[in-house]
Amino acid sequence: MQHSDNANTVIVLDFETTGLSPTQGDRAIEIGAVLMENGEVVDRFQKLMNPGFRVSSFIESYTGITNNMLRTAAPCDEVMDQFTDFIGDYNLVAHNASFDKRFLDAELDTINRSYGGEFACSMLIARRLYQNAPNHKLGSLVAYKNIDHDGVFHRALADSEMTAKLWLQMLEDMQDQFHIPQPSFTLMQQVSKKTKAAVPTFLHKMATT
DNA sequence: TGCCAGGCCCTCTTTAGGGCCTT
Repeated sequence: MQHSDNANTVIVLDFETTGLSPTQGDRAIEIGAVLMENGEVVDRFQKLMNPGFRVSSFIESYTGITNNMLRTAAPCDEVMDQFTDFIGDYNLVAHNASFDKRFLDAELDTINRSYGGEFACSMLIARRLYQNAPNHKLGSLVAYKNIDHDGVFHRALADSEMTAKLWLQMLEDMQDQFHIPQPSFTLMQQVSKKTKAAVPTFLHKMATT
């Protein structure tokens, strides 16, 4: 199961953080993730974590995560150690994955742990698949594709659940619209790296070979 | 914590600039 190329087994994750850049001192304050197998969420992970300093009022209002909530949370190192066990070597999906990968790598560097999976970015794939969407923010794509949600945004587990549903929707559209029987994780990664103009030709080739 | 990133992608491009995404 580890290093699987099966797009049907992935960890979809989302971080809430103190800001935009770990190189500027920002830390994770919440991690949420779902383990998906064959289109079903079979496991979940959600924990707040204490970054060791107060978060800004902007972050408090943006996420709804307050300094009071973080005061009693376990430190980042402890939570990220548990999370590393959760993700194992599964492949990983996130919306704007470069952001979440930077924080995952930074947090794991501090505890000398690593992971064996690769990232795929739902935003880059959606930009190519849904070129008529008004924009490619997670919330906009959820509305655009009429994906069910509970109205919670900018919390780690809620966003990872929505990203997981978007991922499944993209797999489905890959099958229905582009006639690719069983899109692999690697194929999804390949799509995210093609230019928009090259995607239709690439998918046509994948469908007919 | 400190006072703001980084990578993708388009275009009136490549001797560059700016919008989109993530918190």
